[in-house]
Amino acid sequence: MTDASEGGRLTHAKVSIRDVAAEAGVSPTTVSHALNEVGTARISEQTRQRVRETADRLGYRASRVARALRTQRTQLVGFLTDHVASSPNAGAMIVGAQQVLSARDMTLLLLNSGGTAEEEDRHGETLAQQQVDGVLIAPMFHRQVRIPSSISHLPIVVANGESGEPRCPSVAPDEELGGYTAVKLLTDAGHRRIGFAQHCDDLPATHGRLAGYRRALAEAGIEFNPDYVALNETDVLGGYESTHRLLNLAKPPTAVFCFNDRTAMGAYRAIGERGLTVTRDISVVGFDNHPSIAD
Amino acid sequence: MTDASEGGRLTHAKVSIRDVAAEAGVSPTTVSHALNEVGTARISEQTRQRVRETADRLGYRASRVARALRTQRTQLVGFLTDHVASSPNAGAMIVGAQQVLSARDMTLLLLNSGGTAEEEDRHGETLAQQQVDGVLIAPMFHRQVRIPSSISHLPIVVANGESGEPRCPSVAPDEELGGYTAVKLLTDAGHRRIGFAQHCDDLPATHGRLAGYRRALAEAGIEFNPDYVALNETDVLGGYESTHRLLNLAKPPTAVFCFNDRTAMGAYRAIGERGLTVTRDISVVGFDNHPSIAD
DNA sequence: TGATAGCTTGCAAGCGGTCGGAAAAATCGT
DNA sequence: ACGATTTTTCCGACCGCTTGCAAGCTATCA
Repeated sequence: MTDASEGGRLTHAKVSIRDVAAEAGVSPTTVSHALNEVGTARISEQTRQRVRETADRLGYRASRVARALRTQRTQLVGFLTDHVASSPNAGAMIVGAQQVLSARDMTLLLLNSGGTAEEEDRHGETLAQQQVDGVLIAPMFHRQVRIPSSISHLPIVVANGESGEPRCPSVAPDEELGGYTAVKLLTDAGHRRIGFAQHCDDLPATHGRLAGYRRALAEAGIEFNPDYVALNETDVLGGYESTHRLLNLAKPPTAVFCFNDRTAMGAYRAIGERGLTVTRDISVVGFDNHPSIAD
Repeated sequence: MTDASEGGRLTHAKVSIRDVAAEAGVSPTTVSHALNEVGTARISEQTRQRVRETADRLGYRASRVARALRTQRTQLVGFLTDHVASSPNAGAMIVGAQQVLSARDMTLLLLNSGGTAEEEDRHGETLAQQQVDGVLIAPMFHRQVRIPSSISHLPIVVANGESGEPRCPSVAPDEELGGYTAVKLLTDAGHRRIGFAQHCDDLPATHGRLAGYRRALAEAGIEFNPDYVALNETDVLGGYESTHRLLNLAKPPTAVFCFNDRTAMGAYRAIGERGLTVTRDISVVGFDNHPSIAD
C-alpha cells in the first residue's frame, strides 16, 4: 500500500518501478527512460520532471539486481587478493580501486584467499556466479599470479604482479628502479658500505630490487659484496636478525637498505639494541616507504 | 550452441539452468530441486545423480543475480568503513569479516567513505540498491557512527564503534581496560613518570584510554599530572611532536604510553633524535600493539 | 477394479527492471 | 483538411532462477 497521498516522503517496504509508474500516471517503460536519461527515446521534459519528482517522493531506488539480470552487467568488480592486512600500500591499493570504481558507479567485491589455491578457485567460482563485470587480481607481494579458470572469460587486470597470459594487462611496480633509487640515495649521501636486508623468497620483487641495488653500487664504483646481502623473511623479526648479522661483520655497513617497512622496523630495533642511533650512527632506507620513515 | 555431445567439459559462453534441463531430459524445476537439495520435493536419487553429472559436465553455474531477484536474498553484505589503510587491525577486521561470510557462502562488498558524510550516504544508497542482506559498519577508530537512512531498514552490525540506535548490536573494544593494561605494564616495571601521547579528538577511544591510564596510575599510587598528557593527531608526526614535548619537561617521563602504533613510531624517532635509546633509556608502549613492538 | 495415498516431476507465475518495435499523439507541409 | 513526419509513450517479451500447486504414475487397500 503505497500511501503517497499523504504527501510526506514515507519509507515504504518496497517501492518498485511499477509503483512509481502508477503514481505518476505513466508506464514503467517511461519511468525507466526518464530516470536513466536514455537517448534513443526522449521523454518530454515535463513528464521527466514529474517522474523524477514522483520517484523521489516515493523514495524509489532501482534494484540493481533486476537491472543486472536484464542487462547482464552487475556493476560489480571482484578484488581478489591473498593477504589484505600486511603492507601499507595494500590498503592504498584497495582504497584506490574502490574510489575509481565508486566514481563509475561500480562496487568492489572483496575476496581474500589467504594464499591457498583452493580458496582462490572457490572465490573465482563465487565471482563467476555473482557475474562480476571484471576482476582485479592483486597479490600483496609482487609475484606471478594464477588465474582461476572460472573467471578466465571475463576482463581481468593484474596489479602488483604478473599474469602468464598476455590477454590481461598487468601493472606492477618497477622493482629494479625502486631498489636503484633507494640505494642511490645512500651512495649519494656518501655511504660506501651498504647492507641489504633482503627477502629470501624467489619473487620478481626480490630479483628486481637486488638488481637495482647492484646497479646503484656499480654506478658509485662500489664493488658488490655478497656478505652485505642478508636473506631473511620480510617480517620484523627477519629485519631484526638480518641487521644484527650485518652489524656483526668485521666491517659493518654504515647504511641498510631494507626490503620493506616491517623489515626496517626490525632494523631499527636491532640498531637500538646495539646502542646505535638511526640517522646519526647508521642510515636506514625502507622500500615501501611509510611516509614517516621517508624523510 | 551447447555442444556437449563431444563429451569433453567445454567452456560455453553461458549455460543456463534450461540448458542443463534439456541435456538431462528434465524440467528446469527438477534441476533446481536436484541441485539445491530442496527438502519439500524430493527427487529420486537416480535423477539427482544424472542432473548433477550433467550440470557438472556442462560447467553450469547458477546465476546468483537471477536467484537473488527471485528469492530477494543477494548473499551480499556491505562493509562500510571510513579508512581502510591505516591501522593494522583494520586489515584484520576486513579479513575476519570476509572469512566468516565466505564460510556462509556470502560475499563482502567493500565501501570506503573516506570519512565524509556525503560519501557515507552515497554508499548507503548503493548498498540499498544492491539489496545487500546486511551491513557491517566499521570505523577504523572507535567512535560513534551514523547510520545512513537508506539502509536503516536492514540488519546492521557496528564493529569498533557505537550506534545510537539500540536496534543494531555493536561490538567495540574495551578502551578503558586496554589503556589500563598498557599503563599497568609500565607501573609494574617501576616507572613513576609516565607520559601519554594522547589523541586530541573527542572519541570514545580517547576518553576510555585516558580513564584506563588514570586508573593504572591511581592504583600504583601515582598522582595524575596533566602535563604528562600530550594531545596531538595520531599520525607519526603527532607522536613525534608529543614525545618531544614530553621530553622537554623539567622531569621528563621515563616511559611513554602511545595512543597507537603510528604515534609510537613518531615517539621512537623523537627519542632517537635525543640520543636516547628505546628500552634502555626510556620505555614505549603502544596501543594497537603491532606484534613487533609488543615484546 | 476403483479409490486413496505417496512419490516424482512439471507448469506457470513471478522477482523488477530494460529494450525493440509499434501505436498514439502532436507537428508540419501543402 | 489530410497524409507525412516527428515526437512521446507504451506493450510485451525476456533476463535465469525459485516455488506453490497440480498432474502423472505407481503402490496400497477396500
